[in-house]
Amino acid sequence: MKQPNLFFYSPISTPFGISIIGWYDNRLSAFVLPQQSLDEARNILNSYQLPKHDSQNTGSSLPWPDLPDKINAYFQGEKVSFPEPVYLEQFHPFTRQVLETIRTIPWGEVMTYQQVAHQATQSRAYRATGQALGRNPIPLIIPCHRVVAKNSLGGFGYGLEWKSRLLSLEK
DNA sequence: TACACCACGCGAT
DNA sequence: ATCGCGTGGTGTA
Repeated sequence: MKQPNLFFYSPISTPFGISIIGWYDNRLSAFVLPQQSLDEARNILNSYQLPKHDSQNTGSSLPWPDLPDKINAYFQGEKVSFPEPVYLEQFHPFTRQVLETIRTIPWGEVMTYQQVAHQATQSRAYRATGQALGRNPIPLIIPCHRVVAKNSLGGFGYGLEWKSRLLSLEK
């Protein structure tokens, strides 16, 4: 009899609203940027491509007790890094490769989609790279906002206002 | 398979 | 500024 695969999540409050941290197999697996209500945040969580799980639970204590504080510090403009382990195994290798690659972009720096494509897969798949970033279930912690187009901001799943807000926090 | 989609980049208007 | 096309991974059927 196999153990059920449990997905946990925990809402946290931030200066900008309600966020959700999700984890699976003791690794960080989802993050929802601040929303007005818990319902909105949960809807976004469920729109993510999450690891295959048997049940979704809340109320369990976070494996990283200081993470909410770090997130709040980030929103206050502090230079914070997020080395917590992540779970991305529900994605194809290309997508994982792209997401792992951009994890290494330091606070305050940016790369273009083209640069990410080249570094991640030695290819010109910068369009596919954009697609992969659009699937990022752990924004902020996996800093997809630090990837911009060569001559513009590029896109962002939560809207470009969010992207520029995050980037200006890092100036 | 085949086909459509896409958070890009580039060169030609 | 805008258009068209190359580009390559993914989702869907």
